[in-house]
Amino acid sequence: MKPTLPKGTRDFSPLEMSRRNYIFDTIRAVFRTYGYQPIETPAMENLSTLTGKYGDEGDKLIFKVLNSGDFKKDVDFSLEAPKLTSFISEKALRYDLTVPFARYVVMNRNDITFPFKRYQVQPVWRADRPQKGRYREFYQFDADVVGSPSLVYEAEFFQIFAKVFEQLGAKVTIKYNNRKVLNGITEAIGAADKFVEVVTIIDKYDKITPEVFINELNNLGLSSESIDKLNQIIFSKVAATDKERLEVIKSAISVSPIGVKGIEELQTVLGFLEAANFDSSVIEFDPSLARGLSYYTGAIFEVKAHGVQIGSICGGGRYDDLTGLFGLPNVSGVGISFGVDRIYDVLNELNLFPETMADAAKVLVTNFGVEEEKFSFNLVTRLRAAGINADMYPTQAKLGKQFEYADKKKIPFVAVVGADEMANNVVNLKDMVSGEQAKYSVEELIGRLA
RNA sequence: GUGGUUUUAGCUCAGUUGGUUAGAGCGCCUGAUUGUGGUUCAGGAGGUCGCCGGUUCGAGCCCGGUAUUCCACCCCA
Repeated sequence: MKPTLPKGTRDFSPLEMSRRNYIFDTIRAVFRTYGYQPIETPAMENLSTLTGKYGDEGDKLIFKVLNSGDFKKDVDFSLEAPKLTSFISEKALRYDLTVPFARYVVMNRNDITFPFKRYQVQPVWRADRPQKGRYREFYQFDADVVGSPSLVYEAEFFQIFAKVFEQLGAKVTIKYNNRKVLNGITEAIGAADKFVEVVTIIDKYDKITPEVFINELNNLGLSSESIDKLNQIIFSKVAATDKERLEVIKSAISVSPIGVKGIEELQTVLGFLEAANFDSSVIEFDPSLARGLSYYTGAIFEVKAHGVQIGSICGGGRYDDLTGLFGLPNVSGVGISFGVDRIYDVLNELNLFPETMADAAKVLVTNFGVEEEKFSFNLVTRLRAAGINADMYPTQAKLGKQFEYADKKKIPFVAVVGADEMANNVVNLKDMVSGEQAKYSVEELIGRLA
């Protein structure tokens, strides 16, 4: 048979792993400097843990695991599919890292010191239809902090986003908004009862024409006064800076206490950033930003890459009561998620990966014959003992072949050891980039390569 | 989930109205060079044309199904 992969899944070659690890290592290092600690959770959760947390659309995208054994015993198969599911499946693959984390926090609440800052990097699965940058198995790299409503953490996440993409060399825009602001806007235009519908349309504003936009709002039954006001509030470009726009919107939605509170939260966060000399050119207040996840209650984040046609590469926000669903109320959390696979695609398309990766061997020792082979094996052992990443050509072969091997594997040095070198107790080291060669004793060689 | 699209050599892609033995570039292998990679030159290997079925004297090409890729919608990292 011809082997294939399930739709939307991929293998990773050594080169790809090396590049993926470069991304993982970069993010991990930044999270650590902000005091986050790692945890892991199982690939599978109880289905009941996941359902209902991601909205109706999200529930459909959860991969269910069929019960083991005689799953059809005592099951009424005339039921509709959604009902039937709960009888034949009690486990599911994790859909994101946030909900399992909330479950973890609730289960371990007595051992956790709050506020609890954790990072987590694991694959998640979604039964979505794949596209470019959209996979059915992909990695998320999350950091969340639970147990504190402090807006300092929101400010930290801006810094973390900026630091990570600065280190990766990618230009990005960090868009942000606040769920309370969206509430305020719908209240201010007298459409609070149609919050979800209005916000869904607002979120699409960039993709549709103004005519369609107005049309859709009309269909919801909004008056033209309301629509005018909405347009003014959100999209008039009267203010140049985020600071100014926040003020403009604040007065426009002043009738809504919750909306004003949302604005003030964002102003507080910007205040922290200003105090820390944060370069605000990478962030952009976007009052039309409305991430779908039903659990966000405060700040909302989204990161878009410049120069690549791909969805958002990071997301996040504050959720005031996620653990409440598992019986632990009044624990505020805020978190962000890096879409590692999309970041990979961005760096790849923009040629931003470093030329040489740190995990390749630094030197290849040649293999010429029975006696030379022993000498070479001794040499490669000593190099490794000295902490130098070294490899030895496995069989006797023409020198050209061995150089070619080093060339293809991007090994920067070749240590040539033949009869001449052995007789003089030296190693002929060739620099594969410059082409230069020089003879060294083994001690000198170790010093040269260390 | 809805609509569309892609699939031909290891990779990127040509392939005429349905007609003999399916091509190119790159890569790969061998040699020129028995201790020197990248460049050059000469030669060579490599294809159930995604898969299953149908129409036809004859299918890479037409039809049906299916898988897969990508795109739009939806949603999202």
